[in-house]
Amino acid sequence: MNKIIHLINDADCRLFQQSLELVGKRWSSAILLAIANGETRFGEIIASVPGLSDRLLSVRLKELEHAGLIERKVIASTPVQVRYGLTERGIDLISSLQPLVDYGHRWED
Amino acid sequence: MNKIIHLINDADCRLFQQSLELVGKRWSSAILLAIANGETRFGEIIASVPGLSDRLLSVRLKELEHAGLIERKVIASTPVQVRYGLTERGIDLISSLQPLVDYGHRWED
DNA sequence: CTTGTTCACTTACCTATCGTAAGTCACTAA
DNA sequence: TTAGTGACTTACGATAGGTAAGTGAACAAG
Repeated sequence: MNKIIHLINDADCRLFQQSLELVGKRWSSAILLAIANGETRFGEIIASVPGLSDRLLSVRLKELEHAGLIERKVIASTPVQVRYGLTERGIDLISSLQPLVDYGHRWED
Repeated sequence: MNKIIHLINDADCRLFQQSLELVGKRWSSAILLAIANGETRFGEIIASVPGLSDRLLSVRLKELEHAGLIERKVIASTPVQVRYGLTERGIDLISSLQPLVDYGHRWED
């Protein structure tokens, strides 16, 4: 049998699970994707991710910021604006998700 | 700005979210990974995924089977054995997760 | 024939997370 | 003074997850 993914040790497994449980939490990657596509404001992100509530967006943005995937910038306008942007790490993560988009296309209903 | 992932329309977005919400559910991909690595029995999978409980494994195996990612085979031995294997679709999905493993390596603490 | 063991699950129960709806706060425009 | 905007926060019922114990079939040991 030839292995599909090579993870010989426990450390690799934990690493994999960590990556996945961050991005795998509901809405996390959809939010990253929205930001990557240029929807950088709170209201814009909500509008572009169908089904996402403001409460969960608020929670996820904090998690993603804490994980070092996004950056929060406050713009002193009236009303005050907040813009979110991907960090280098966030860009790398979402790039790593591209094959999953392709998978979705290959197997759509 | 050059886009990282190209999803122009809503259909693509929904497709992406579908793929991710399946694999993103807690333990789902760890289970797929364990099966891919040759841990094909109920007890083996539990042993190889630290933190996973038998209740959740049972629930997830049903979901994954229903989604067409794994197959269940009962072997009439004593005590009875059940072996799980990846379908073609399951293999494709887990292959699509490889870049995420690499990402984990690039950014480990 | 009774007790123990293995395997693959279920059931019961409690806690954590989620979703919906409403409220907050600072500021401005009418 | 009332209304509106943007970015949240709070309250609360519903759903998902974690822990522990139980089930049932088949055999083996004593």
